[in-house]
Amino acid sequence: MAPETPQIRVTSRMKLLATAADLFYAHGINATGIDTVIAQAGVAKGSMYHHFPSKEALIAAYLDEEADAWLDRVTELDDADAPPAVRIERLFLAVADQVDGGTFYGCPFTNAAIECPDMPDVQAAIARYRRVLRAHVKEIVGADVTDSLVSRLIVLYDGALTTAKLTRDSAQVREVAQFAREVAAA
Amino acid sequence: MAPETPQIRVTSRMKLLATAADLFYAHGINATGIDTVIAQAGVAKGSMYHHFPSKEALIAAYLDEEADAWLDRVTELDDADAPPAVRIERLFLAVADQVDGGTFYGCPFTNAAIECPDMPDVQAAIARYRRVLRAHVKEIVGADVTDSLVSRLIVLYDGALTTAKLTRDSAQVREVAQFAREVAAA
DNA sequence: GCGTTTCTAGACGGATCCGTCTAGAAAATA
DNA sequence: TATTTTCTAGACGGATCCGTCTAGAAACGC
Repeated sequence: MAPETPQIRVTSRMKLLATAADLFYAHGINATGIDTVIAQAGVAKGSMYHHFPSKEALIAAYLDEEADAWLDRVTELDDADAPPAVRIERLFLAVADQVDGGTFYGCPFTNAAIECPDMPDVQAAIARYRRVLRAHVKEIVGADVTDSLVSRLIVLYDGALTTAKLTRDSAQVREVAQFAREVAAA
Repeated sequence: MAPETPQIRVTSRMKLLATAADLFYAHGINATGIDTVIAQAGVAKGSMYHHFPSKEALIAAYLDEEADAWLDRVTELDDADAPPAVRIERLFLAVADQVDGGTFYGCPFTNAAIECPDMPDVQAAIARYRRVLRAHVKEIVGADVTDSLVSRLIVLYDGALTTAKLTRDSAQVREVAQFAREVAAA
């Protein structure tokens, strides 16, 4: 009946989401149990299942929030006045920076795609993110550019993420950024 | 004392590995329990733990076998007389074919890297495969070619696998194959 | 202060996980 | 055939998983 949820509930929900994000991303989704999430969040189990009907719902919400945070971050780092190739390069360099920061555990969305292949809500959240990612790249290179170039840049981005995950070597990621810059400039 | 293991043991071990490969790859490593593997393989649990001291050892052995099978397949598909760019393209097209065959569930090694981040033996098997992969690419483009090109092709390969996993659209994989061909030819 | 509503704390169930262990069958050797 | 060795069948333990449920505390309106 109230137009907005009471604040205490929002807090619980936010604590759950923030804790889930930390644990799911750093230790893996399947390796993180609901009991661990609620314990670290300091929230009752009943509340958890009040806000999220299942673990799958919590995962999907975590991914949606991760997608929002990602878009905010790359938008903040972006400089709309710079040439497209530079903007693309910067997108990749953000990954390298995260590797350097020691907080990179792979792309949350490809991780989830592999860890939760049988969760429709999770797959839907991944698909939503992929559309946002593609739209962002397309917006950088320009709406008049072929979809083929956008696809190639996304392939490079996925490859950069795999490189980052498997090597944790930011120098290699920066080489991919240079590669992407060349492709975007051509 | 015998120079070779009795055949019945080899059979059990092979059945375990073949079954593990099927289940781990199609349904995921964490989603597949040891009990399921031994039931489908028709092997006693004690035998399983005779051949493999732990699930981690079984996973690592599965990955090593997968790496051998992969190298055999791409070597068979390869034509050493063809130009490097064509050979590279064919490597990528093999992925597209597997997508078309409906038996592609992602790269077994990146899947394992995400599913088993805390298993040293598994990570070692992944690293072994990555070295073989890189050596194969380098052998195609020629030992005199820069490592930078090899790295770029591997990034493309990883990107193609992610595309294949998330879209299951072989047409997109074929576009990446074309992309890789151009990069290899330049 | 009182009654109503909402949330919390955590026990519990049923299932599954990995790995061990015992008991008995099968195979090998003589 | 008798003995020794090796493997199998599957029960079992302890831990963890997700989700439900009950009982009681806290917040709210009056």
